[in-house]
Amino acid sequence: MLNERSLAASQECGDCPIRHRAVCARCESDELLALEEIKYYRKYEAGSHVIWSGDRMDFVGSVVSGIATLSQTMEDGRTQMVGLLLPSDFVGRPGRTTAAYDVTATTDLVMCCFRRAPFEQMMNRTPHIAHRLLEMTLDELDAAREWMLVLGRKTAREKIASLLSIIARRDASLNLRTTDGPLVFDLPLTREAMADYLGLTLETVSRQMSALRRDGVIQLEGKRHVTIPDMGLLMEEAGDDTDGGLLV
Amino acid sequence: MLNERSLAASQECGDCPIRHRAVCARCESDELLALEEIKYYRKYEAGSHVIWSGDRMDFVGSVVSGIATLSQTMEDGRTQMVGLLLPSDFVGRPGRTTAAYDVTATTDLVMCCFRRAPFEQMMNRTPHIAHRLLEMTLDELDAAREWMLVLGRKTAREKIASLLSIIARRDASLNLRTTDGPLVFDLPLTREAMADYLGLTLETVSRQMSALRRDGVIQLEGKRHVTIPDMGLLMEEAGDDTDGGLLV
DNA sequence: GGGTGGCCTTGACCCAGATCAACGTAAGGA
DNA sequence: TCCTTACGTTGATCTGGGTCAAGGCCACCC
Repeated sequence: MLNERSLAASQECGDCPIRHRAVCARCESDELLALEEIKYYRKYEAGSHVIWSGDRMDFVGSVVSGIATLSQTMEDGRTQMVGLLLPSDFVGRPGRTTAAYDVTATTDLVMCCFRRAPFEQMMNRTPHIAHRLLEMTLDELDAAREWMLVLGRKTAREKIASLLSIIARRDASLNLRTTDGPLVFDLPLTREAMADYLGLTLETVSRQMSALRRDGVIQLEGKRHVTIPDMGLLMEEAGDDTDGGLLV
Repeated sequence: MLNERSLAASQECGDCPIRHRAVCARCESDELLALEEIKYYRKYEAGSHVIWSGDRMDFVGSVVSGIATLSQTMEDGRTQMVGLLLPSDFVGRPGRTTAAYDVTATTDLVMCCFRRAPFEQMMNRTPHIAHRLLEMTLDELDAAREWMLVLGRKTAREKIASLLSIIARRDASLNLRTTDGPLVFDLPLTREAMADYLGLTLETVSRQMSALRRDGVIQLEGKRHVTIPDMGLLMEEAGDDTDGGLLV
């Protein structure tokens, strides 16, 4: 968890950990100064809700550290996660006053927020921001479409393998590791959250995790600590091309 | 089908049928003139492929008339449609040289194409284009996420009802009809294409269409001509909030 | 210590939708 | 005219994953 000191220390854009990947990645130093005028940090505890679908939303922002989920719920309670927000990901939509999804912190979370109106004005004046936001949105659209294939056509086992490989790759890219050799990471999601992401029940998630462990595709220490001995094997289980490089 | 004459007639952006909704919607007349310099029309026959995933793609463009699908295929042949392209929708991604999806014309199709490099340069000079593209991409991202809920959590019957309601609403908005009173339209998709969109088999699609007809939710003349006597009822079958207005 | 609650696993059973198969209907085309 | 081919419907049967239920593990608190 970030303490007050490290929170204060990251107030300067210059040494912000997501400086090179977030919506501000292309900004010049004068543009960063302008952004610093309208930005503020905000912390959320693990399990708390950042915003509810339908609520008025008068800020947008970037995830600085921690993980959040984006999800939709039907009246009868069925829920589907539609996005996983990792550090540098953007939350909110310029021009929209109402949240379209539930945003929940699954770990302790720090967000770099901008009040919506000033941010929109700044976006109109600053092509570097608008351009980077377009690029990030196109990437998210690709990710959403890749996920549609997972949801629509993959088996439970393939779904689990797909999720694990995505988390493993994102983790590796965030920590600048390569994908050859064993990968080790902690699952940031409960079995229930995994089920919500995959369109499964938590029981099926649990069963398939056990099956992948039994078959040597993954190793588990406790419930969350995962080792992938052979990334190629995992990708095969996911039904993906094995040629996959380091997708960022 | 467009004949040569109507194709020629739509060469002028001024009276283009998608003028107010496409990527050029915000352009001033001088910007349109610049676009006309680099644009060209292209026709595809129903059933033909506009581009294959992985192919080099040196144009981007807008659907002028007709309908195309965006889909992904796994090695073993399972396919999932990830987008439905209607008139005014944009195809291709600036900055990307290789197609990420298969694009197929399901009806006769006319596209307004731009060579990629000049379009990208123009986008960098013309905030009106970049801004409109961002807006359209954000809309597509919302649509993709709404579809993730359909794929992950809805029953076969709800999936069919969801697809019908989306097509009915888009058709109504394109032809400027209201959603009260019965809606009538022609399905632009085969049962197999519907199955690919919904993550079902074509047999299940056929059975559920028959069931919805039996239960009076829809009326069918032939296999493609659909009448929705009560849009509210259809939305209820889709599992959506019934408050739904005219979503564009 | 023992209780409590969150998270996870495993088993038994069931059902929605997949699979396999047969048949219908309509539009070409020779 | 009949043959072929694409598209759609319907029936019979099978099965992957859902549902219901019991119990384990562990952290935390009284």
